[in-house]
Amino acid sequence: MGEYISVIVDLPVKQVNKEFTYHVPEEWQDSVHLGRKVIVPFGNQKKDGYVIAKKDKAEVETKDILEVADDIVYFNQELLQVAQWMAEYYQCYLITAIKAVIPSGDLKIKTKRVVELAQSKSATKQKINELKNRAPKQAEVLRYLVDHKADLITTELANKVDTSSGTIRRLADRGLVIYEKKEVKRDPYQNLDFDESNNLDLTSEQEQALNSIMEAVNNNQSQTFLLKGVTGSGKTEVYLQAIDQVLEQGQGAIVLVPEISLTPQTITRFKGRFQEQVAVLHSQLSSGERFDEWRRIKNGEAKIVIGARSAIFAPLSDLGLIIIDEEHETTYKQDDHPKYHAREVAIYRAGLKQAATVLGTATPSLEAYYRTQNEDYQLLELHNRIDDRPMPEVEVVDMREELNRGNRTMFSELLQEEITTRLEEEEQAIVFLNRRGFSTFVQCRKCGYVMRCEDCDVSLTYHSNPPLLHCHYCDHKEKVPDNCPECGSKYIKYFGVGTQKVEEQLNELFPEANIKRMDVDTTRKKGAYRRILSDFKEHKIDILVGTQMVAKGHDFPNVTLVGVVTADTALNFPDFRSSERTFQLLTQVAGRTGRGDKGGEVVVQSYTPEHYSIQLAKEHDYKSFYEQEIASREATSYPPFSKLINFLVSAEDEDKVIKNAHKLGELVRGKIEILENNEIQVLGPVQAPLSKLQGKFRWQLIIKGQELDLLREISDYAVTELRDMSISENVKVSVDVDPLRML
DNA sequence: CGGTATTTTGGG
DNA sequence: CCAAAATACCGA
Repeated sequence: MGEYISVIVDLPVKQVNKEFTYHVPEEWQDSVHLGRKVIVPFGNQKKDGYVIAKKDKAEVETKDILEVADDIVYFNQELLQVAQWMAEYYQCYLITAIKAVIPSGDLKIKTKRVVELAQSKSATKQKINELKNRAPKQAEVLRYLVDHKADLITTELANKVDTSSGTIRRLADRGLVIYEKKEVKRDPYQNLDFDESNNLDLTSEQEQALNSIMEAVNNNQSQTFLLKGVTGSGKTEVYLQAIDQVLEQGQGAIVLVPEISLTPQTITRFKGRFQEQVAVLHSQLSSGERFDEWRRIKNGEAKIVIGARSAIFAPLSDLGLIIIDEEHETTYKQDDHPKYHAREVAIYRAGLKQAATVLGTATPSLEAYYRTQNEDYQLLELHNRIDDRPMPEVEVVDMREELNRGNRTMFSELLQEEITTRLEEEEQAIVFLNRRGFSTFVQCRKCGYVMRCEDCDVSLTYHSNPPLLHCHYCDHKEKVPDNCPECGSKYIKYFGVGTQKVEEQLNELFPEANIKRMDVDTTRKKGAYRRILSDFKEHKIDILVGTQMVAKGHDFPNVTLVGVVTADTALNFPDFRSSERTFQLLTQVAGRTGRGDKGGEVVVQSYTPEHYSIQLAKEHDYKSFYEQEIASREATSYPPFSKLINFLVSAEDEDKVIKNAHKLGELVRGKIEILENNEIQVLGPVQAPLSKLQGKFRWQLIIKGQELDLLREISDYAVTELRDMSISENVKVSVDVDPLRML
């Protein structure tokens, strides 16, 4: 068996998106199998390829493979199936899906040279006596090696016995010691200490949830659970104890968390409970570190994987449980191809292995909660916070009234009062605003001209330190002009509020308070993020101002106030999910307070306080929010009542983009007509909400329908046809199945 | 993608 | 009519 192999060639092109058969010369037939990387002749070039099957005979004339690329087994049957599923579901080439599944970057095993005794200890002891007088240093080195089970590199050993590497070299020449290459694993957390922790007592709700999950695990059912628990209700403890039991059965678990929650705090919690059985995978690791963690998982040293989105592809051999924390987070959707959603991949993979999946969140995505209603998922609820702490009191302030009463600042009277009280009581506050920078746009008061990014067509944000205009989409920076580029007037004014301005104004209002800002700008440096959080925890900071970053997952018992400067920012996005986003964000931010025994309060400022996502977030009423929102989705037949595919057409030439977008629309509509389907809707083509990004113009087209298979057929047809047309050269058409953000 | 075979174009 | 340039095709 196995003279021939099926290979997927590393060339992301439609015509090459299929299996190619190669012959394997005798000498490699044992080592070349599924998941190996080979170098093959392709056309008149050499290409990398991945083996996806072995076969006895070839239906076509074959060539020999040229080489075996390395000795890494990149994937097994299970992960290949995951890749194949992704390629089909998300409409990408198999090679693209495979490359998302396997580790990338510099895959080198790191070694160090260690010195070992060449002979037995007793033989060496004799030599020590012989050498003692003639070469005392050499004798000392040998003595050290006899006494210690040393695993030292040459220079370290030399230092230990206070000599130079020459001494050791001489010993090697005499054949008394040997150098050996020894593999080392790069451990990103080797300098951190983890206090061991044990299982905590569970509340009866936690107990029930755990039991349900374990029942599925024990029966090898690929059940998906939605663990809906308010912030601070102890979801993590349920995860930990479920994993504990999964381990006892000899199985492994994957825990996905949003990148932003992958803080030392989270890792400590898991490492504290399971020590070196935990592998961590995230984007901050070097490719070498990631590769070593990947290998620890693959060879069974680590049975628990905690990581961001792509950790769903961890090569665990016996997967029993997948946990997706903060299930509603949009970071679980990959931005580039394959544009997969980790939740969907997880459920597919769990299905292959009869593993259970737990989706944890305080604010389920509409899709997930909907699936509990038709009993696709099983709902597990934690209604109470640990120690029965009450939910924080939320006050919504109508900023229009504030203005009517003559308050022209960005802080309502209530928020100012509350902050004052906190400072007096020596408690802490978080002030949240979903925009960084100082002012969100810069405008000429005479002609109304707004400063925009030349490459992205979005307004530039003014940052005060240093005073520059930033584009938040392409990172372009420029100086603030003295005169309006349009009319030449010098009446340039800054509008809109960003975190820098909030920080500045708070400093003016509360000069005695220690105020810090946490956003992308202040956490760019390595370790800055952790420092700010630990300073805040130790109360070296009274008020923490920040973006999204302050909203996620942290636990600060002394924070008794959260202020939301404007709740409307997300609400005004042109996206059918804007209400959902707003509700989730407000609930998450509110959850940062009232985690200690002093209770907590939230002040939400808004210009549309009557909006249901704000009102129901105030009431902590997810159920009502869900009912209202799901009704609106049903009325407009948006997901979960339909499926969407979004096409993004982009190019540097605006005319071309428009022409192609319209052509795409024609092709799509034509195909729908041929299919005689009157249910599928075509939205667009229209200019994309971000109409120009990094120098490329963008148009989009959405198709909406019940049957994803039909939508894919249409998409496949239209994209293929368009690509074959000469008008589409230098034009990119990107297909997004189940798009999350329509920007 | 990158080469090679095939077709188109336009200058003299 | 020819050769350069644009285009189509193919890979095991």
